[in-house]
Amino acid sequence: MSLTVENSTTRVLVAALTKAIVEHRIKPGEKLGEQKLATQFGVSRTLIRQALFQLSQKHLVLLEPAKGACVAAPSIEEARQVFAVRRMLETSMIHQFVDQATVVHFAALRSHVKQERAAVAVGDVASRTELLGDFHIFIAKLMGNKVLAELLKDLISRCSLITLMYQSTKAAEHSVDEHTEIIDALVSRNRTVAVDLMNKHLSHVEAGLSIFDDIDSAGLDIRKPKKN
Amino acid sequence: MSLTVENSTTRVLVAALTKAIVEHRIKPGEKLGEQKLATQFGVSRTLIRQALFQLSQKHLVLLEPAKGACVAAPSIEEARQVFAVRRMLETSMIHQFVDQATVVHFAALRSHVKQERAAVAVGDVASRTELLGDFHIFIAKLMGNKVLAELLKDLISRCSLITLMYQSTKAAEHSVDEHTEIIDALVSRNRTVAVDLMNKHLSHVEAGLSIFDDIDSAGLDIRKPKKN
DNA sequence: TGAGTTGAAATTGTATACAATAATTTTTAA
DNA sequence: TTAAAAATTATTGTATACAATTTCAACTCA
Repeated sequence: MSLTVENSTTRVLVAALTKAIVEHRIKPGEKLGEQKLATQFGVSRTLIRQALFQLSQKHLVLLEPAKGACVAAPSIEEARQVFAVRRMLETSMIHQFVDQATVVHFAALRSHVKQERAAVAVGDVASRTELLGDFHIFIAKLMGNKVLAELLKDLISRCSLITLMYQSTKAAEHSVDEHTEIIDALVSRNRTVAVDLMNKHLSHVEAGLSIFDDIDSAGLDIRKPKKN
Repeated sequence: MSLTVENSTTRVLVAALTKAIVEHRIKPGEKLGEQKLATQFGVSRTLIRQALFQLSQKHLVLLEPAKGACVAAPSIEEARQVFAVRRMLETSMIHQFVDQATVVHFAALRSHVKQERAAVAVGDVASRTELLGDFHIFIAKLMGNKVLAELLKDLISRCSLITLMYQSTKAAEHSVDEHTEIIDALVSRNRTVAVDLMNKHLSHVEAGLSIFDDIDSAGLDIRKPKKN
């Protein structure tokens, strides 16, 4: 089974590896030898190195000098810090968005949530995780702040590994419901409630991961994801 | 005049180029040919390419596919968005830090501000800009959130170009004073004042740049930095 | 047995060579 | 003289070759 690729740009490699990592086909902690990947993808090590570097910037792989790359195994502590930052950013974001949002925005957000619900129903874990994250990025974009949107994208992708590993379908469903509630609060221009809901929402997502606190501390957990 | 370097790792190249860009020895918009840099630094294009890619991640150079690299010319609009994000992050940060901070932290912060004042007095624009930024990163570190600290570092370095180009010594002095005021508010555990001061401080720094609003919109401004 | 050492194999780091693409200049025709 | 086209030059993209480092295993000696 060769993973040969039609358009051999680095971007394609990054996408392919991201997918493989995120779909858990390559496990956290696993070594990513350059030559091995190069032959698998049918490209030179040059491109693989570029891709691995980009993935390390996305915190999906750990790149140690003279040691090579391996799939990142983010600790719960790191996830907690990321969520702390997200709370800082996103509560402020909602706080401001309550005033800026228009009916067009509301429609777009509702349409997005509809997609989320469909993905959750189908049971496609990878795309549902993506869509659930996109909701937050979407709001940032609606606010017209590209820097914020990019940043949020990074933060969210950074924890996609953990989220994908440990988020149950039930938790995903809960997220969709909470997204809906947030939109409702926005529509009724209730700033206090909207901010509070976003805060709680992020806490819930984070709480769904904290279960594994003690076990996972080594940061190299190989267990299968929660049964969906 | 050769820019030969003793230890030819990518990190050194990034540092050297960052310094050159940030010190305005290479102007915004200027082309960065790979071969030219390679011979200048006495290394191969391979390393130069790596360095340029990393610099593009730091938003210090713009990397266009098949076109090459040039020094970034961040627009005021971009700077404004970065400052909006910083306000979101840093007001929350201070809000929380008021409770967590210890006397040890206060001492460390005061010591840092002392360094800032010295750098401003000496008139070293590059290192004063670095120190002024480090104040904010320092607080993030004191809070024990590495993710936040890293993020803030990126955001701050992202605008270092603009800051360096357009921040006057007077504005720098003002920043040092405001840092002091923020510490004072922290020491007296006055959360409202501390958050407000941080907010105002960021606004002041941003305002110092907005002067060039209309003129700079093209994003390829070649004017000399403000006289210091 | 087992800790330390040496040497071979594998892997990463760097340089160079070649291919593809963009920029520039020259040529040609209206 | 100008504009379009073609050829030339320069620059970026990719692959490969070589150097340096690490890893791992076999071996030595207490």
